Amino acid sequence: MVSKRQEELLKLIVEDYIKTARPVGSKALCDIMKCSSATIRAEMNYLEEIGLLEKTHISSGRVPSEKGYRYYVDNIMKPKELNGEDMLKLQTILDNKSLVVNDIILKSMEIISELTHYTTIVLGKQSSENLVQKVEVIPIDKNNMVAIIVTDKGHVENKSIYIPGDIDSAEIKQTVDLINKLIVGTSIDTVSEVLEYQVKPIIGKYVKQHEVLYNAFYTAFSDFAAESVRVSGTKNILMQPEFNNADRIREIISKFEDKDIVSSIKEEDNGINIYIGSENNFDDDVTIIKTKYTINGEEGTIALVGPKRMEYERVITLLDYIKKNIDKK
Amino acid sequence: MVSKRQEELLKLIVEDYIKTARPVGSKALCDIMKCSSATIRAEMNYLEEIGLLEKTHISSGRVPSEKGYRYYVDNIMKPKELNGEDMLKLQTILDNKSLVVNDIILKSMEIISELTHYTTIVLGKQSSENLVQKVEVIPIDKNNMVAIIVTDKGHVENKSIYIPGDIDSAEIKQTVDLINKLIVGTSIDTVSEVLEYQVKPIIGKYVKQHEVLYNAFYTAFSDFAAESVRVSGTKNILMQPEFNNADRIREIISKFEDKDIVSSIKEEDNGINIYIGSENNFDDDVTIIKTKYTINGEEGTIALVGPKRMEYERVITLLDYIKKNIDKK
DNA sequence: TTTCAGCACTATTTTCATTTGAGTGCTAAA
DNA sequence: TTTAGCACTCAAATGAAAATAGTGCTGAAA
Repeated sequence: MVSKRQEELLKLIVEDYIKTARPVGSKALCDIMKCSSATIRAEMNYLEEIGLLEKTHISSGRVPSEKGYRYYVDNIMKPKELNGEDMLKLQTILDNKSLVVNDIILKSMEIISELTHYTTIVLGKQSSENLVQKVEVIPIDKNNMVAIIVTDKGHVENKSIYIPGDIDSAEIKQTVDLINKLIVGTSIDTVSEVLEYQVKPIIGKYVKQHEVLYNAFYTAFSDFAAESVRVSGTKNILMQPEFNNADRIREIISKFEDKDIVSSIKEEDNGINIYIGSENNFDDDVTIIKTKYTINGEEGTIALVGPKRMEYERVITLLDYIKKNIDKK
Repeated sequence: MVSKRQEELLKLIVEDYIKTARPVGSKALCDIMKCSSATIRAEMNYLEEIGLLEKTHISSGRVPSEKGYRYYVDNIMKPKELNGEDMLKLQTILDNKSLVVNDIILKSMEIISELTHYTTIVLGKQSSENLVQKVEVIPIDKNNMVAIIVTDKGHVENKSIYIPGDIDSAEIKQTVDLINKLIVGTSIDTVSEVLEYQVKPIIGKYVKQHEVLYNAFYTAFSDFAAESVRVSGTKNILMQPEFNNADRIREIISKFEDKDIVSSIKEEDNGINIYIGSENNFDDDVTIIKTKYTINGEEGTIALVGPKRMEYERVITLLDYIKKNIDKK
């Protein structure tokens, strides 16, 4: 069991360490705890025994362990009000009418990255909820055209098509009409099947250039499913003292530049979730706080990557604020 | 004046330093130069006097100075053939039919970044050569629609428009028709004027929602002019031994993350240009090799950022190869 | 005149020992 | 249960010494 006083002590140590990044010694807390350093040491000893604190070496001050942070996050920390300054900066982005939703998310996360000095990640993906609304082809010259696909949620994808030899515009029109007839109303991720089993056989018979046309539409539709990965403020997390050595920085940068690694931090859970150190699969020295968003048939994850001694209270408040604002839209 | 032998010596020193990143001592070159270290030292001394070599401290080996690299690049280095392996890797990207030109450039540069361990940058911009080919609006629901703009070069830009209150589809059609009539054939960078002085006055009179509509199109057109900035393989340049300290790495990363700084490495000259150390405005410790490309009415810059002891011969060959292949398309 | 062996010299890097400082654990008394 | 006091420990800073890798210069040989 953890007594009230021990909890208070843990809170002080965690918060002090978050601020200073230096192991916390017993003397430093005498004033606040209103007792001698020896007493504090005894309590620290206990907290270490049950795994909430650690020493960096035998005679050093204490540092929260992963379990310690976890305890802090689960039992001690209280949600805070968003501070006025942070709110103001975010609100100017969130209110900006001329930005697409997607850009609003991106910009907000950039701001958060600056405010907190952590790195932010936005993973976006067109969800299967998108239904094809309209397919269109616009001729450019005698060998080129642009295919445009619009979904019912207002997402647009386009693809240039190069047709060797002359384009037979009647055939193109025929194909597009067919696609419109068969595919409009289909969800984005079933399109490829419809395209292959219904469209392909028909145009295979009647359309000379069916090979090229089919491929163009096929890739245009698959681009819709593509995931977007945006990392911003990599430099910020590197300013943290825990990353004070060249090799460690290189490692972290490499991870941020690896699309597969970054994509894998996708969140499934709907709340705001915290993964401390080894709890995340990214890096044992960081904490990742993430949450899912769904808007306009597009779903994704926003995440903050910082040192384990993250300003948990503030960050959660910030992320929560953004999430609520996105969900409102 | 620089004698034949001195030039040979400079070449050896530059190339050795490029490979090892260690100051080159006189002994190391005896075998190749077929003379004693004392003789080499005398020559080195001369090369230092005329500013082509430097010492890192009084008793160290020699390192090429900026002027030394410049001399090497201008007078000594010979263009090389592309090596088979490099060519193969690039060719598979360049031949890939399913990629848009833009992606081909991006992918090629990613490959080059990996091959060379330098960082690559692609700056793209829609050029004013693009003429508006077609403007279209696709309705989504009663408050939303998507505006799509296509240029004669096949570039597409789209923008969601939210109209508070009910959309009067007749009015929208009227507006779009007007825009099509007045703007098709105009170049991208004169569009905003036409929009303001010709379109705005007319729709201001007849269209209820003219404010929102005008703004939507206005931003859609200005998005066309937006520059794209892509940096890839930041981690690669950080592996170079010259960036072996945390603060230096942070500085470099910060520069790569700063859009304004990166944009400013835009190239005007049509050839392949080399900016060594203080010759570039990016960072005194790096060399930037860049070249302009123009394709399909889109122009941009591709650039390689590496340490001053760059593998000049190889890099120039690689960049030249890419440039020729892009220009062919 | 050019080359070069030999030597004195020098700055960096590495190693090792010493000191300093911050903090701990334990104990015995309040 | 608390705490003053003390012995102890490790990391970090400081400093001295040795090892290393080079240089510049000189005077003799080619």
